[in-house]
Amino acid sequence: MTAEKTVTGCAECAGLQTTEWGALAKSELEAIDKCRRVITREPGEILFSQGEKGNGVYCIKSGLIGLRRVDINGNSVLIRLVSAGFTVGYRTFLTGQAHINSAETLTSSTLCYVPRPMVEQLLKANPLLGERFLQHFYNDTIDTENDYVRSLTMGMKSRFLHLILVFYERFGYQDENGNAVVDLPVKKGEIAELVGVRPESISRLIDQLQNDEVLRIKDRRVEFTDVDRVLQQAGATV
Amino acid sequence: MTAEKTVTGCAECAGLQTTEWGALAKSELEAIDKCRRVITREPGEILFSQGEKGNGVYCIKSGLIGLRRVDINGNSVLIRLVSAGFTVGYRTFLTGQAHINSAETLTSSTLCYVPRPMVEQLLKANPLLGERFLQHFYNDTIDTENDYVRSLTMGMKSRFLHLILVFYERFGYQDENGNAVVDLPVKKGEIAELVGVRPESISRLIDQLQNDEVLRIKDRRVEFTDVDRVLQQAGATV
DNA sequence: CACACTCCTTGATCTATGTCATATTGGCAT
DNA sequence: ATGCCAATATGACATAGATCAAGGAGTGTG
Repeated sequence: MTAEKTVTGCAECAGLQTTEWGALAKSELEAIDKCRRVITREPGEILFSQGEKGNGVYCIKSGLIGLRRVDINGNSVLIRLVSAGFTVGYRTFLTGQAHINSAETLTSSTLCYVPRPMVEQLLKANPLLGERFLQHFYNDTIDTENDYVRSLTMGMKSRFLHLILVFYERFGYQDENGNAVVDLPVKKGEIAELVGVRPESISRLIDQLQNDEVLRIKDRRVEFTDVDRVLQQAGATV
Repeated sequence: MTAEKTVTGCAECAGLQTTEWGALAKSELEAIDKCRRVITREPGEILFSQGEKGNGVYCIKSGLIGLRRVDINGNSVLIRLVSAGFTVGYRTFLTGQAHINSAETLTSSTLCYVPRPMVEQLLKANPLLGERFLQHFYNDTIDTENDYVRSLTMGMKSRFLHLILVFYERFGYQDENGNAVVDLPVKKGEIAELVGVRPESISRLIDQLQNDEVLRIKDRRVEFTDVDRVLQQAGATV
């Protein structure tokens, strides 16, 4: 007998409670298990595109997904990042409208795809699920509003540092010397997109932050020399 | 017998269909009629504040309401405008969270206030109402996302012209000479807040737009000399 | 090993917008 | 009318970021 790859059920998934599926009963999770597809994607692949009628929901097991909006002039902006333990594409279930953003993998990712009919059936059977979707939507909206306010009131430095802090919250750890560090999960160019500036500007900003000894950055490794300092500068207007 | 002021019922209100109440039955509207309070507010008055536990829903009969967010540094931004035929304060009913924005009257306004227990009762009795709230929330979110993208990709000129076009859609008309005009419903300083720039910058921008003969602006009266030109410049990146 | 490619950096310069200080204008109260 | 106040405008200057052009640096491929 050859070894068989064990497929973890939704009930055992580490991300279960942070996703909407946390609201479901064991039997409902098993129903998902039967029809979901586990898929892996390399950086740069598209999950769905702006304008498409929604299909199912993607649940991120590992990796990082970016939601992108392209405007009339072809300007493309990364609006939001979604990491493990969260779903993508759920918005089309709230009002039935088509996707307004595109979703793409930013790093190699493993996702579970839950087909639309399954989601619809669960939504009908269990009102708690709809509440969770709504709560997710609400949280996302607040995040966007916060980003919007930041984009209007704060300069590049604050917005950049805020983003770094978000990364630190999600992916940060202590290195061998006990320093707080985080490895940036995306390219500098993508960071520029998220901050809403040009890559050159991020490059120069990083220089400046190193000179001011706020951060130490080498390739994708960010080391916090003084977390309070970062927090303070991230909040400051300039 | 003295003349008595006629109070219009919700069923006869011009804004009924654009508000969430459009989903309700006649008897439900009459229930609202019995408990709602008609209130008038002068410019600058506060309907509710950031952090407050939500009370009821305000339904705008006439006037203009601004939703404002104040960040940690005291930077205050007008996030959104709400005009007649729309409700304000509904978000606290979706997830039970406190208000995240403040609402203030920007012009003299007449509103109907529907107390929280009434709204809750209706939500329980009629699922269509909840759907309408959700749809409203969805639309607002999309608007915010659009504003966010604009703030990242477009300059002050485009954002200003976009705002003017929004005003034109809602309040525009033809003057005696057949010109397309709109009277700005808010102060220039508030326009600056909405665009996310300083009042001085708006002042100078208006000068420039007049010189370039894109618009004619005198006090609060905006006259479109060439609508296509405005549309084009509003979309353009710079 | 050389080539091509993508990502990032650097330098020089340009432009949009912010800042600050000082008018101007148009109500509105005395 | 007079004076006061809020809103807006103007001028001079400072700064943040964009733009354009060039140059590494790392990585995969023939």
